[in-house]
Amino acid sequence: MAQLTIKDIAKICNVGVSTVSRAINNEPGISDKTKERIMQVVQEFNYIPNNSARNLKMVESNTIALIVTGIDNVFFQSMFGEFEVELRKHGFDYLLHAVSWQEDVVTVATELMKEKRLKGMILLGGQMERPEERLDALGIPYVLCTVAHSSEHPLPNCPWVGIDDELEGYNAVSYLINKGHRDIALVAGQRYDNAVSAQRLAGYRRALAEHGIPYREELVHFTDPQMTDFSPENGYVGAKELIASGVSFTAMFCMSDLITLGAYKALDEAGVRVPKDCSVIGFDGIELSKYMCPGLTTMYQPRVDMVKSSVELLMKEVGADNGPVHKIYEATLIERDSVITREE
Amino acid sequence: MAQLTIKDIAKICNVGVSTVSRAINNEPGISDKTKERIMQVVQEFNYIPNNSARNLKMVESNTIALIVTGIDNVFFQSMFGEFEVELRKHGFDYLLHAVSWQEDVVTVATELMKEKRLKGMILLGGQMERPEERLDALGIPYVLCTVAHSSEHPLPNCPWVGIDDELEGYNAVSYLINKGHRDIALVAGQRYDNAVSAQRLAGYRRALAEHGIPYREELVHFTDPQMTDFSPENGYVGAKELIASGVSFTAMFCMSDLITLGAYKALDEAGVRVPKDCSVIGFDGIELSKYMCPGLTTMYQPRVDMVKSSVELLMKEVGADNGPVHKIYEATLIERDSVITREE
DNA sequence: CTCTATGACGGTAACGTTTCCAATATCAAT
DNA sequence: ATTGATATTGGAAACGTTACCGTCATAGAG
Repeated sequence: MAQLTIKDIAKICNVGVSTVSRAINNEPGISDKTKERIMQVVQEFNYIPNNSARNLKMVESNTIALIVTGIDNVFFQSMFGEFEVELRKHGFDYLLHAVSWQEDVVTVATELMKEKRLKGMILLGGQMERPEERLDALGIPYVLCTVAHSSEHPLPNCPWVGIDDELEGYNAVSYLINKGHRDIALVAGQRYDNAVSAQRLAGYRRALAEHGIPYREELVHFTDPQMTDFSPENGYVGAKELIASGVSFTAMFCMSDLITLGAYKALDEAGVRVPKDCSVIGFDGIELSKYMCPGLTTMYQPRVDMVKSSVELLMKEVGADNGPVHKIYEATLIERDSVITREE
Repeated sequence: MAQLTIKDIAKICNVGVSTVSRAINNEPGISDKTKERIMQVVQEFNYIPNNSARNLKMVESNTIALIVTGIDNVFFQSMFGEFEVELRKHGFDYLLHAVSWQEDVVTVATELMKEKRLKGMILLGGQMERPEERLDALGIPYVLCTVAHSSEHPLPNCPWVGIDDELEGYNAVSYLINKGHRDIALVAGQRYDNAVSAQRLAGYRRALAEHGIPYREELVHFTDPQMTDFSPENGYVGAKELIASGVSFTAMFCMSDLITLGAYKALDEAGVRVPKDCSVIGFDGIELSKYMCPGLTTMYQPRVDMVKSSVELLMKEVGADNGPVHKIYEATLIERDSVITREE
C-alpha cells in the first residue's frame, strides 16, 4: 500500500503543500472554499498524515506515556481504559509502559522521553521512590497518580492526584472500631518497600491510638518481599498465617480488595464465617468487590475521577498555564454485608 | 532539556554523521576502534536517537499495535503485561489501542497503520467480525489472538492463535455430564454478537446431544445487548434470572470465570450452595478463580503461551519467512471444589 | 615504485511534515 | 485608476535520521 503524502494531495488539488497543511490542521489563513475542497479530496483518498514526520517537525509528539509500576495490579488495570478515552478526548495518543520494581522509574522515563519526544507522562503506581525532584530537574511534564500520600508526610508541591492514604486507612479502621471491634487484624502489603502500605498502616495505628487500643504487632501481617503486593495470594497467605498464629480478632482490615478475596478464602477454609465470626473491610472498591460473598464493605477510590483529574493536570502542564496543582480525593465507604456490629 | 542529535555526537567525536549512525546501528563498514570511541561518547552524553526521525526515514516504525476489543475484560488485561515483555524482548514498542464495539476494527487498524507506519498489529478480542480478508487485502501484518474458532467453523488460513471454543465448551459440559449431571444451566454472553459465546454454546449443545440430553432453551441465559459480556454482572443477572424462572438444574456452565463470580453471588443469595446444590464450572482460569469459595473448577486458557505464540507469529510475518500459520491451544481442566458428582 | 583492491569514512539527498516569509490576489477607500 | 491594507497562497528551509555514493588512505601485488 503506497502511502500518499501531503504532496500528492497538493498536486491533486492544485495547491501548495502549505495550503493543504493549513486545511488539515484547521489553521487560519485559508479560505473556506479551498479548505473544503481540500478536505473533500482528503476524505476521498483517505489521506492520513504521517505521524513520524509531524512529530519530527514539531519537535515533540502528541504522545503521553502511561508508566505503571505493577501492571498486573487489577486496580491499575481498571484505569487503563479510562485513561485511553480521556487522553484520546484531548487528542493525545498513549503509550503504556510497564516498569518492574527493579527498574528506576526516572531512568526509564528519561529514555522514553528522549526516544519518543513525549509530550508528558503519567506515573501510575504507588511503590516507586519519590521521583518528583529528578523529573522536575529534567523538565519533564508529568503527573503522579495514586502515589502514597498522607497529611503528615505530604507529597511536595508537584502535580499529583490520589487519596490521603493515611486518612482513609484511618477511616476504614475507625469504622470498624465504631462498630464495636477492638481486636482488628491487618493484612498489609510489603513492609518496607510500599509507601501506600506504610501510609495506610499509619492510619490504622492512629485510629487504634485515638481509641485507646494498643497496637499489637501480632495482629498485622506484612507480605513476603517476593510475593506480589496487594494480591489475592497476599491476602490468602496473610489471613492464613494470622489464623494459624492463634491470635484472636473480630475484624480484619485488608489493604486492597484483592487481598480480601484471598482472605475470604483463608477464612472460609478455617471455618471462620464473615461477618459473623469476623468482619472484613477492604480497600479500592474494584468492581468485583460487589460480587464477593458476602458483599464486601470497602473504601471506594473514585478511579474514574482520578484519571480525569490526572489528564486535566497534565493538559495544564503541557498547555498554557502552569502552576503545579494536586488533587486529593476522598474514598467513600461502601457498606455491604461483610461487617457487623460486635455485641459486648 | 535540549535534545542532542546525531550531529552533536559526530561533532564531539570528530567524525561524520554516517559513521555515528553506523556505530549505533551495529552496521559494517566501521573500524572497531572508532566504533568503540563513539559508543563511549554516546554512553557518556546519554544520547538516544530520535525515534520519529528514524521512523520517518525507515518508512516503517518498530511499533506493534495491540488492538483490543473489550479492554475492560480482565482476561485480556491479564495478557497486556505479557505482551509488553514479549514484544520488548523482540525490540518492538507497543501501542495499546482499545476499540469499542461500535467501531469497525479494520477501519481503526488502517488509520493507525498509516498514521503510525506500524510494523504490524495484534488483534485481541473475540467479538469482532472476521477482519482477515480485508486486512490481507490491505497488506497489513497481523495476528488474531483469542478469536472465536471451532473445528466446524474454522478460521481461514490466516495467522491466529486461540483455542477451539466449541471443543472446550464441549469438554467443560462433558465433564459435568460425566459427573452425573443432566440438567445443566448455561450462562452465556451476548446471544448474537459474540462469536466466542456462540462457539461455546455450540459445544454445550453437542455435549448434550451426544449424551442424549435434549437442549432446553429455558436452561440457557444470554446477556442483555447493553450489558458487558462475560462480566460479573452478566453472571449475577444470568443466574438470578435462571433461578427466578423456577427451572431446576444441578449444574451450571458459565462462559467465563468472571461470570461465575456473579453467579456465585446470585446462587448464594438464593440459598443455593455450591457445589452441594449446584455444581459450577467456569472458563478462562484467571488468577482469582483460585480464590473463589469454593475454589472454581474451570477451563484454563494458557494465556502466557498464547501471547508468546502471537508475537512469534507476527515476527515471522514481518521478518523473513512468510507462511501464515496458526496455533490452537488446548484448555486444561483445573479441578477444584465447585463441582461434585451427582448421586442418582 | 606504481597500480589496484579494499576498508574507512564523509557528504548529502531523501523521508513527510510544519512554519516562516515572500508573493500574489482581493477589495475598499481615495 | 491608484493606493494601501488585508486575506490567501506558494516556496523552501528545517526537523534528525538513514543510505547511497564518492573520496581517501592503506596496503599488498606486480
